[in-house]
This record gives sequence, structure tokens and C-alpha cells, in this order.
Amino acid sequence: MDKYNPKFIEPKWQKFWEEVRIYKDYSRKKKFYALDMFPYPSGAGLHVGHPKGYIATDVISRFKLLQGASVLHSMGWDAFGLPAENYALKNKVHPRAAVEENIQTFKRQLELFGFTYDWDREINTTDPEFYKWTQWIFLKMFEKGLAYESSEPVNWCPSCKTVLANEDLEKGLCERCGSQVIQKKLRQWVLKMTDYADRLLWDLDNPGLEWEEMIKDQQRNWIGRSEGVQFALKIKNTEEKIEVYTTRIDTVFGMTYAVVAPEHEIIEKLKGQIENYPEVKEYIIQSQTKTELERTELQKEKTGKELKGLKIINPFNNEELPLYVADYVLGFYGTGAVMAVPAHDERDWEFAKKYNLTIKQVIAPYFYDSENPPRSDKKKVNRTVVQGIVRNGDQVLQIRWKKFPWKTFVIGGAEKGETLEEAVKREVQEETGYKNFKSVERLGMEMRSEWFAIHKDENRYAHMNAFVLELENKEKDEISDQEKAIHEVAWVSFEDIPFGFAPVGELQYFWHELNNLPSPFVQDGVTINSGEFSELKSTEAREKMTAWLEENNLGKRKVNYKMRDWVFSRQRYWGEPIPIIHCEKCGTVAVPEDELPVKLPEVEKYEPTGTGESPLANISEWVNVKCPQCGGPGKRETNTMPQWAGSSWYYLRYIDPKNSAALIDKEKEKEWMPVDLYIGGIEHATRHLLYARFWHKFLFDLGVVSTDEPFKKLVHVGLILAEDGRKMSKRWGNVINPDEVIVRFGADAMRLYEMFMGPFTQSIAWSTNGVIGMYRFLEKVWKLRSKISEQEAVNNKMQSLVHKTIKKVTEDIEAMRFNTAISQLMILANAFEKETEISLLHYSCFLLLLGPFAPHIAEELWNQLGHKESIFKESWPAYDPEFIVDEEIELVVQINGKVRDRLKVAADISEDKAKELALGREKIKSFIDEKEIKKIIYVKGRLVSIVI
RNA sequence: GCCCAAGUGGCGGAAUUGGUUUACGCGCACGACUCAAAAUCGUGUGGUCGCAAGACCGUGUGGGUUCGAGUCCCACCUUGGGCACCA
Repeated sequence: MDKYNPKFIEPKWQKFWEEVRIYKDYSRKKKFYALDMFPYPSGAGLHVGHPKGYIATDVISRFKLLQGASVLHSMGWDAFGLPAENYALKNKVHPRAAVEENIQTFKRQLELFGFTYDWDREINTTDPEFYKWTQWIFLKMFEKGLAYESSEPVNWCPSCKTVLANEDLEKGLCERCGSQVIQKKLRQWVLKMTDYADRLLWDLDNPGLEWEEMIKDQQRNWIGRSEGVQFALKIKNTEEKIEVYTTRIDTVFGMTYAVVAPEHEIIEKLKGQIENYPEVKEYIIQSQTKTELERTELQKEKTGKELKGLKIINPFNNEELPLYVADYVLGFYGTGAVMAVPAHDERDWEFAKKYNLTIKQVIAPYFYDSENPPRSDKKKVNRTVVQGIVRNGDQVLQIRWKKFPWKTFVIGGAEKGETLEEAVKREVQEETGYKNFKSVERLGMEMRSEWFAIHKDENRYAHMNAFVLELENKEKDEISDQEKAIHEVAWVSFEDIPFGFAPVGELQYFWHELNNLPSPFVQDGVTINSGEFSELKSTEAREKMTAWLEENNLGKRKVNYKMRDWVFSRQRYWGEPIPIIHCEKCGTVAVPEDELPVKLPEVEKYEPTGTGESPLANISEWVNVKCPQCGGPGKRETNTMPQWAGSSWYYLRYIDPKNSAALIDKEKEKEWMPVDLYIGGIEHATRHLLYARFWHKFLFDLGVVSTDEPFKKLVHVGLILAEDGRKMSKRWGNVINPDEVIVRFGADAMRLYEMFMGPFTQSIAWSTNGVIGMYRFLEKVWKLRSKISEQEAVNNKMQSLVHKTIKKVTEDIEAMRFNTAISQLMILANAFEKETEISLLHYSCFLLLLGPFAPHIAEELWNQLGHKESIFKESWPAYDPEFIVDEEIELVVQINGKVRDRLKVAADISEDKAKELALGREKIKSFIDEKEIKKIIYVKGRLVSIVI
């Protein structure tokens, strides 16, 4: 073989690896569990984006193998669920047949890459031996009261004809088919995920959990924990009260009305006393028929109706306040009722504006004391300063630049007839003595956003007022950045503001000030107009008011979550049957464990019925069974589990795939868990990854697993976009099939390219030319064979480069910086190319480093060197720090920070010698000339910086 | 609106964490081999001015800190991603 030809090399070694079970040696001391998110075997087959994550896992697996670890790395199929079923329906085949066919395609495609999968451990979520345990977990949850039936309204997709979990929605639409989801009351199985909410949230902060911060943030957001107070508002002249939930009890004295959601029970209960009940009823019907689209897209115009005749009482001051029904209050969150504080809540404010309700300010901004900034959090302090000016009595204080190095304040104001811009310029010029104004001379040209101007008297106020009004009349995009900047510094009369510190910034704020309205969105500050709770910091007030409510038995602390319980049943055929029997006498009864699995029966028609029943309901011989408890007539649950069930625990099964007695053997579990590295798509951040953690914690509580988190390290794969920069999709016709790439360039070139494209987690467009580049590199490596010499390494420079490469590649693989690892390999290959002879040792070393990325060619060349054993039985090379040190370095000479000269010096040069050499250079002399040298800075091994 | 990430050549991207901006790859230009082309090899490749030596300007924009900023601080702009009436 003279020419590099992957077609001959790759299948040969793939077969070899399988035969010698090179990566199935599980006897080594160190363990490494590498996990890929197993694919959904769709009909389309793989596109080039799919394997990227698998390649990375494989690179690391081979790297760990070479480092002497036993590596668990397998593959399986997540084959239940809507897409498989919809595909089957469309192509008029049985889902099982479709899935089997698709798996074959996927498997064939994956095998082309030479992955280190142990196919003996292959799993399939639709295999009864697998879903037996999915059902078993469900039963355990049922036993513990975590799986329950509910008839709350749920998301229903009219096109897929099934209910969906909150996690299955994308902007209110069905994630699968994009249809508008409606709310429907249906009996459903629900998993009590909220019981685990706190653990799911807090364990994200475990120091051992090496997850990307971004994914943790998404989960935190999704869980949406909020701490607040729930308390009762009595309804005047009745025995009834409504419970409200708030996180801002410190604003309770600003409550000027209360609102209930349209579905709130109080309306029906007290309809006799609601004077305008017909009107209210009509409003409720209207809002219920509003589609989700209207509710969200119609610019959130707030609507509502007063419940006339009902007055609620604020327990803090016994004020009687009106009660409204409005659909901006959500029925399912909190208590479905809120206290409304228009002065400090944007939504309430909008509503109050529209219906002309009282707005009462109860929080004032801080007085800003420059000696004691109000917040310890630096970021927030900055914001505060940026939006405000300090005042002390009649005097405006200048904030010292030393204290706030990020901002310079200019004190002054506009004279009559001056624009604000002119005023600022003038003031700045008058202040030229100011130390840090480097570009005062350029002031004539531009306004700088960091300058603040402050008015001094009413005339100027009026002037500024006009300026702001002028801006208000412009379209948003007509306003230039300059104007925005000016606007930002514009200042208003702070005589109106109780604490002398007013927010400025957006027009909205401004408008409020001009109209003498309280600033609506002050989030934090000091309470005012709050009776005995006045003049407290918000946080303090919150604490005291909560305590007061608790002491008087009027309310209690409560934690709320945005995350809902997991709606766990689907009215579709292709899923795990829920192992429950409904008995008239005994109610819902668990199928006994020894009867598991409850197999999915064959049906003639597996189309969804659309009635809220699954197609299984029609098979009477399957449905009608004896009750396991009383032996009387019972009916099987006909709903099936959602797509995410099997994937919530599959990673455990790879460890012990054939165990028929238990989900997993305890010893084996301890040996392998947790997963050391988990790689997959970011789209699973709030679905699969949350569900899996939830189930894992449940299994932990059961004692089935020994770790409280399943995945130690989690990294997401960056998307591969099409060459046109769009997502790869059949719709655009820009999908690239990996088969074609492998046929043209081989698996090694493709593996290399996908790892070389850029940072692993980043989305980058595919480039076939890039693959060609990798192919050339492999050809180069191939050709280098002819230069191998058995002689010992004598070339010091080459020795150093080889050791540097070992260091770089080792560290880069560990940190998953594959792109720079490959760059380094190329640098070494390029250096080899320039030599007439390459030491055998160096070349062998290079092959070992290349192996994880391009295993086939590495194995072939290793074999050609005369080795009988696989290269992956070798051990990873170590580098010697001694060889990495350069003998000669290039020293940079800077003058005032600019590079003026470079010189080659010995690496161990002394500081004095370096300075002397630098100053002795002709070029440097000519730059220094007659000028005085103020300072010379020396950075070892890098540079000499001369300040003149 | 809120939260997160990111802006560096013609393109994908490097940059020892404050110290030579543009490593490596693609593309492009020129040269060698060839009757020719492809392939391969070699050389060059941020911009402006200049015959040249060289000078100046350059990491989204405007400032700041520093002998020195892609990197740190402040504000703004743009592009992706997530959440979205969650009280």
C-alpha cells in the first residue's frame, strides 16, 4: 500500500478491535464511564451533526484506555414515543417494524466510525426486558405516593391527540408538531416531581457536579423557586376569604386592589353577592375561549372586571379594597389570586393605569450614601450609581473617581437656551482640571454616555423637559445613540422624590417623574407610608411583616415553583403500558411485580383515537383482567408512558444489561456510577436531564443506586450547521450525510474534522473543504513512514517539540479542547516533514497521540511498524518537563508599551543582562534619543518594557 | 422584558489568563514539477501610506485602570440560546 486509502484500512481494524475485544477489558483498576445521549432512531438516519458528540466521547474513551482505565462505553436506542409512532403512521408500517429498520440503519452508520462501543451491552427502551424496569420504577413511585391520578387541566395537542407535559411545549406550541396546544381536563397520571424540586435545585451547587454553568442556569430557571408569603384577604360581610401569594410582602401597604384568576372558585361561591355577575361571567367565558395565542400575543393588553359588591380587607391596615377578576393572573400558579400593588409591580401598574385605579407608593429608593453603599453586591452598586445622582440637602455631591473608578461624574446644569449636550460640553470644559479626562479636546464631536449633568433650577428643568418630550415623539429607531446617551444623563427634579435618589434611564421612568407619579419599578429600597413598618429596608420589612402575619395567624411562609408535576400519561400506542389495574372495588391497584413486564399488546389499529383514550382501550381481552387484590373484575390502565420514561434511567442498564432479577446489581452499580462524562445536546437541558436527575434521586432514596447525582460531568455538543449557516434540515435540502463523507475521505478524516472545527460546545457551520484539509494531514502522516530511522533521537529541537506536543495534547483532551490538540499534532507533523529522518520513538509517540482522534490509521501504521498487539493496549506517553524548556528565547523590547525590537537570547538570561542588551540595541537607542528613562520593566523570558 | 453565552483576517478559529494579536486549518496569490491540468511541494497572505527601509491604524462601539488590555472595570451596540403575565 503506497497511497493512504481509508477504504482498505478502516474496516480491517474495526473487525480486529471487535475480535480481540480491545475495549472490553473491564478488569483494570481505574474505571471510566463514558456516556452518550442515546439516539432516537428516526427514519432520516444520521446527519453529520449526530456523531460529533459520539466522536468526542470516543476520543476520550480511547484516551482513557491508553491511560490504563477500563472504559464503559456503549450504545442503545430510545425508541418509544411520538416521533417513531408518527413516522410509522405516515409510512403505514408498524412502529416496531419501523424502529427495527431505523435501528439497523443507525447501527450500520455508527459502525463506520470505529467507535469503542461494547455492543454486548446494547439496550433498547422498547424491549420488554428493558421496559419491565421502567414499569418497575413507576410502581415504586406509585407505592411511595409519587405517582398519582389527577384531573387538573392539562396541555392537549389536538394534532398528536395526546396530553403533553409542560416540558414538551415550545412557546406554547407542541414541541413535536408545532400545533397550538389547548387546556383540557382529563384524568392523568402525574409524577410528583415538585417533591424533589429543592433537591433538584440545590444539588446543582454540589462542588462535585462538573456541569456547564449555562445548563445549571437553565435548570434553575426552569425550577423557578420563589420564596414568599401566603396570606388571607377577608371578604367583607362574608365568612369567605381568598388566599394570596406574594414575594413582595414589603409592598403590602401599597395594595390598592386584589385580583383573582378567572377560574378562581370564589366567583362561583359568592355569585349571589356579585352585583354584576352576568358581566363577570361573560368575561370569564371570553377569557377561557381565548386561545393561548391571544393571551400571549395580543401585546398583553390587560383586561378584567371588578367584582362589584365584594370588598377585600388588607389585614395590615384594614383598608377596604376592590376585587377584580383578570386573566393576567394565572390560575395554576400560587393560589390563583394576588394582591395588586400598582406602584411596584409592572403588571399591576398597567392594569391600574387602564382602569384608573389608585397607585400608592410605599417603597422609596435609597438615599445613596457614598460612604456606605447599600448593596454588597458590586454589580448592583454599579447599576445604582449609573442610574442616580447623590444629593445631600441642597448640595449635589460629586462622587469621587477613586471610589468609583468606573464612572466619572460631571456636576453642573444647562443654562437657558442651551441644549443639554451643549451644557455638558461646557461644564466639562470648565472642569478641565479634572485629572482623568484624556480626551477633553475631542468633546466638540461627541457626547459620552458616562457624563452626568444635573440641573440647578426650574428653568433648566423646563428645558430638559422639552428635550425629553422631543425624544418621546420620535420613533424608537430614530433616536440616535447620542440622544440616548443624553437622555440617560438627563436629570429631573428630585425635589419630588422623598429620598433624594431617583432612577433615571428609560423614557418610561422619565415620564413618571414628569407626571409626578411614583416610580413604579423600584425593586428595592426603603418602606414609606407603611404604618409601623415604615422606614425599613425592603429586606427587613419583608422579614418583619412575615413574622407579624405568622404571629397573628394570618399567613405563613411559602415556597413556590414554576416547575410543575410531570404529566406522565399519553393517549398513544407506542409507549410503555402503565402497570396499573382499575378495580371498581379497590380503586387503582398496582400490577404485582412478578407480573411485569406488562407487555404492549399487538393491535390492529394503533392510530390515536383523539377521545382521550389510548388505542389500547379497544382491546378488550387485554384490558379486562382480574383485580390482583380482590380477584374481581378490573380494567388495565390504557394510557402509556411518555417518550422520556426509558431515557430517565437507561444509563444504569448499560452497567448490567442482562440482569433479569434486578434493575441493576448493587455491586456493579457501585463499581461504575456515577457517569464520569455525559455528552449530548443542549435541547435536553430542561427535559431529559431534569427527569433523569429526578428518577435518579428517587432510586437513591430507594437504595437502588449509591450516588445522589447520576452524571458527574456534563458537556453539551455544539450544533453543526449546514454550509449555508442554517440548521441542517430536509426542508432546506442542506443535510450532509456522513456515509458520503466517509466514502470520500474515510472515518478518520471525518472524526478529525469534527473535532477540529472549533471549540466543542460551539455551533459551527460544516465545511467540506475542512474535511479535505484533514485528509491531506492524514496523507502526510502516511508518507512520513518512509523517513523513520531506528536511530536514537539526537535532535534536541525535535525532542523538545515532541514533549511539548505530548503535554499539549494530554491537557487539551482532558479539557476537551480537541481543536487545539489537533493543531498541535499538525505542527509536529509539519516539523517531521521538514526532517530527512524521524526517530522511531518520536514517530511512535506521535501515533499514540493521534490514536484517539484517528484510530484506524494509527492502528495501521502501528501495525506496519511491526507491532502485533493493538496500539490501544499501549500506554499513553508521558512528557519530561526538562525537554520542554527552550534554550533560546525571543525577547521583546517595548517602549511605552509598543513593540520596537526583538532579540534572541539564552533562556536563562539574567534581568540585568537582558536590560543591558535591550538598551544597547541601535533601534532602541534611536527611539530613546535624549529622553529620560523613567522605568524599565522586565518580565522573565518575555520582554523588557522601557518607559520614557 | 428577564436570564445566559458570544463578537478577533476573505472564512472556521488560536492567543501560556494582563506581556510578540491572528497559531493550526480553509481560501486566495505567486513559484516549482508538467505539453497541459489535477495532485503534490515551496513562498506569501490584517488594513492604509510608501519604490524602499519603515510609519501609522487595527480584536463590535465609546470611555477607564495600567509601562502594557482581545484579556480587567463601566456604559452602549449587535448576534445567538433559554424563559416569558410565575405575583
